Amino acid sequence: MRQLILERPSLDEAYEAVKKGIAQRRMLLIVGSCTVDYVGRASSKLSQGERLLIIKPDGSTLIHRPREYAPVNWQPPGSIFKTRLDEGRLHIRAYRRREGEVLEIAFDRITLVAILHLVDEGEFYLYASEEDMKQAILLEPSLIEEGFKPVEAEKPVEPGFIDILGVDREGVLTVVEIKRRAADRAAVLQLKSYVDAMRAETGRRIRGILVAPSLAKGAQSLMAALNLEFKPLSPRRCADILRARRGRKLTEYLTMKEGGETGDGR
Amino acid sequence: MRQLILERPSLDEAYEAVKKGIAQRRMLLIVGSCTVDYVGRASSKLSQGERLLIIKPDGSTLIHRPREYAPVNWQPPGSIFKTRLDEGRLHIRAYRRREGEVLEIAFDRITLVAILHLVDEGEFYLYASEEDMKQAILLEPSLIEEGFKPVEAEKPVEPGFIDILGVDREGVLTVVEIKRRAADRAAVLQLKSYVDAMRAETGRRIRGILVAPSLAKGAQSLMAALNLEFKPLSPRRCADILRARRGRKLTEYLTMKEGGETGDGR
DNA sequence: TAATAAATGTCGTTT
DNA sequence: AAACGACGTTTATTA
Repeated sequence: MRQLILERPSLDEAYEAVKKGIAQRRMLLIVGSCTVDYVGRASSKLSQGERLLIIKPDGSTLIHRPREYAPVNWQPPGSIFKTRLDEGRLHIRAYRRREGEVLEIAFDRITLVAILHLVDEGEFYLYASEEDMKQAILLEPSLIEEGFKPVEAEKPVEPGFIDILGVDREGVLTVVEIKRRAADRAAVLQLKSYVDAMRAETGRRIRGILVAPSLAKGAQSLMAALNLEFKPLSPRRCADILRARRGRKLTEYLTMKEGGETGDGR
Repeated sequence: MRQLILERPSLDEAYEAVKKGIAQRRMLLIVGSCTVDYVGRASSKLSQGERLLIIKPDGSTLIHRPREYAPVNWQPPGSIFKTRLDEGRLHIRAYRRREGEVLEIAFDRITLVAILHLVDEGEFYLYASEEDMKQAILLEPSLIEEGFKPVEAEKPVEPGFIDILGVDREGVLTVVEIKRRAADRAAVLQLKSYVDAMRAETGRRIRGILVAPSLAKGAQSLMAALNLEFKPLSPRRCADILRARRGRKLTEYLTMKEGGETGDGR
């Protein structure tokens, strides 16, 4: 059966369907009036109200109220479930053993149960990530400034990993920290700690450049105080550059195959 | 009508129901085979597959695959919707004008439409937050160390806000930074910047104490290098202390009312 | 409106 | 298993 829909089921009917749906690792939607209790890294209590409970085949559990982006309560994947009927309520418990976290939902009225068998092998592509920005800079280092030459990406230093370490046109070691959105104080402190680490490692003067679409106000004064530099660059522009570059690469590849030639395509 | 369920509707039927549901600001569940395109802060493409689309009355939009906690695509509250039938597909577009973000879902087959009228005025309480930890320390400063005295909470300094500024038993100004989970390098850098700011402001020696349930490995070496101190404290313990303290306060209050007395209840 | 930091953040990646 | 940092992070708070 691909799909089972129960409208306004009795709690007994819902109980049977939910138990079966979980056992068969289906996706469950349960709509009704419930309370929710959570104990784990924190604790929470949610009093009576009508919500949507989603249980996914991988054990992810979400309780959505009729507002807001985020679920009010949840469990990440890997939960184990136990359902029971008790005192006129259907209890569904989602437990994560490793984390010792318990989420319990108690329904006193259910208006919809849907047991779904969703098949989804679709591929998901995301463009304009911080990684894309890094790749674009590595392909086209002049995005930082004329004469900039990358030396190493993801260079490990004591405080973490330097996005791009390079040298400027005068040979000065330069630490580049990339952010895909407006850089805040935390980003500035991150860059500062990398610059300090490189200075300690080399004993030489180090430039620090923060690359981001913009710089938060409070971050500007910190940048000045710490003698760091800002280079505006948007993730969108980087994605465009990557697309163009990769398109060209593809063209070169096809030309090469057809014409048997090598070179940069000029 | 409290609830409308359509099983395996035609796209035409689904279209009419969805249009009406959005206009009436209901919560919508749409299950079917779709593609998803997003353009905004980044861009994404998701090829054909079966998913659950949730549209909430506040404009929140979520596309859930049959796995993972997080929606694969979404819009936060405030989206504006446009639905259309085109080339045998039902297109639903969620648009956020301010951010210039567009999410478009195109269904070629729909197996379930649910139009729900959820009433949820329940109250949500969360315990053991970082705020709870701060309150517990303010009520019981010895949680930091014997003789510690808070002077100011949320003190603004150049790099941000100091969780708790106090003095130790010897009168040395002490910056306390609180984290509800294992403190990482970012937390150490945050504390460091506050300590530096206070030192610049006062010209005196400043102690810096990081309060958290634990300290990440790399954070430990950073702490040592920066001459900062760590005090283990769990959010759970703080929540317990708050509960006990507030319980006592309540008892005092009731005793006072009944007995007409004042004092600390001893 | 902008900025700042928390979050039961989650998630991927790497050690 | 722990650590580290990105995320279309979202959300609340506050200037």
